[in-house]
Amino acid sequence: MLSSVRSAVEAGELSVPVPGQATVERPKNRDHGDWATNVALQLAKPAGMPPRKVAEIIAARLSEVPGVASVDIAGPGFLNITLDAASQGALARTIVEAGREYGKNDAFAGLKINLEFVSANPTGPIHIGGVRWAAVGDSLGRILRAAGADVTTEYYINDAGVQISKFGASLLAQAHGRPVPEDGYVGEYVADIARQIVEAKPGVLDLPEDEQLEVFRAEGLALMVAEIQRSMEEFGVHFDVWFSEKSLHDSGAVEKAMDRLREQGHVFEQDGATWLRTTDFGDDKDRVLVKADGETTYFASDAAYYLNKRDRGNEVCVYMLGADHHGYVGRLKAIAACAGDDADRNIEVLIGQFVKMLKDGQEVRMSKRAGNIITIDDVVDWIGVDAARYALARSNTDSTLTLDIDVLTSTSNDNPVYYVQYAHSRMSSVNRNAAEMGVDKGSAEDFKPELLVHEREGELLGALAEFPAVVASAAELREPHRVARYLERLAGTYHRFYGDCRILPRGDEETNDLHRARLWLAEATRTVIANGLDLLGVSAPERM
RNA sequence: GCCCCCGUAGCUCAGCGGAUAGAGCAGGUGCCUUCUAAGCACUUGGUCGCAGGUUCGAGUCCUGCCGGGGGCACCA
Repeated sequence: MLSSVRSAVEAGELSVPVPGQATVERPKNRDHGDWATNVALQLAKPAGMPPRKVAEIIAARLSEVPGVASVDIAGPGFLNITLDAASQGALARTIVEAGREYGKNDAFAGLKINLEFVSANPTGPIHIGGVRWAAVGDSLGRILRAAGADVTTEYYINDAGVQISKFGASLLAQAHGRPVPEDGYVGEYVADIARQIVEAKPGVLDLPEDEQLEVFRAEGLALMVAEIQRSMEEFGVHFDVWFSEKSLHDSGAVEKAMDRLREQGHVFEQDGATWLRTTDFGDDKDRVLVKADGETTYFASDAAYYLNKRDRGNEVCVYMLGADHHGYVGRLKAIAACAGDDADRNIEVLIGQFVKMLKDGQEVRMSKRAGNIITIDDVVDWIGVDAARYALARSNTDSTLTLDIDVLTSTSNDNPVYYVQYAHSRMSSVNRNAAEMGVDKGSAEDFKPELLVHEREGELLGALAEFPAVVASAAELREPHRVARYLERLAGTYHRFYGDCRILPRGDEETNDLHRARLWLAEATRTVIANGLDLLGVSAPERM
């Protein structure tokens, strides 16, 4: 497209600098061709010519390009490009031959990215808010890998703070049947874990009180982490690294991190505490690293953790946090800047809004005390992993998401995941029937793409062509929901194709080239749907 | 008071400055003797919160206001 602009410029027909890039996109309306571009509109002003005049010049060049059937000028100066059937249809072969690779790109080739998400405190099961990040974060990891990045997914275990001690004390109280301490943890799971500890360590209640507390703290932590790991794996979410906050203290990494920040000149003492001057880099107030009582803060761990990630060679450190952590963005960015890093490139903080639950038309206010906490396991029990992941990953995390428990638990058919999976399983069924009938799509040499001239076939080919761009933009914008929305569009296009275009021969009908060409097209579609669902961590069933 | 996110159909949500604003669910009407009806076709439903501005062009960008959510610790 740009080369057409360039040749027009070189021929002296246009006097404008050739733009570095131009948008060519699939028009919403099929009447506007297979592809459309607005370059003429953008070049009109610099060229000092009416947009339609510019469009005419580019159109003349563009229509000479091989594979282009026609170029029409529409509206104020849009160029609507129509491809000939053969070059458009050839995409089916490209996709089938690429298989699992179709859709991948190398936009982030060689880039080492650390992706931290969920990281919920190991003092209770993962609740609905964490589930959203589990689905979106895991999917983002898959998408970034598809874009060529070297991704490490990571869960930060907050096992050093006072909340773990409180958790241990709560377990101990529970084991003795005593009332839970102030600000302690309550709920059935606390009793469960306390019971497990007593069973595993029969003599524990006979130990001195302080030793008992230590056992319940350590064992409770281990059991809770194991529980979270099990939930995550069952949810299809894999973390490459489970990183212990405590290890940063034990290894002296926290001390070292503060030394490094001090060398950079951003550490100061005031009122008996040690501070990091984060306000130098846009934070709204300076942050305490070491309190006046000598205790290091959680913020100090954050700094050490960030530097640890960078020391492991991560070029980009992505943090996926809930809306309640939005105040952290400034200070996390400031840590990077204080360490001499590029806060715009080396650290990225994605803030996701909450998930709101509805029951009987009323918002459910979750409270651990009331025991109405909704966990990841609950959601999976209700609708299964596929439907849960899909429902959580198909919308933008900038918006609060409302899930109706009554809908989730009763009818599950309203989840669009089934619409997408059904397209895949329908094609799988066609494949089974074809095999049974002895019908084969034939060799690549015998594939006749020029036969795919039906309107539905054209729409389907157009949709398939979009996939790589969708994956690339989802990776670049860190927005997995784009893949889900694309799959819904593709599945719809496939279902309409399926309704209007018979794929296999009927009855005694002889297998012809069109049957075979359609098998190529359908197999290409099945491939893209499978690849897309995989990016979301959702299965592509052969039967439903 | 300051900061971040959101406000689009009855509900849940898409819409990276482009053409007539879309999907699913819900409502209505048709379509299974031949590849899966978890599907397809048609249909009802909109002052894109309000008001200005930028632009050839604004749901999309800017400003203000209204409404909702979240955050502003020597807590973790």
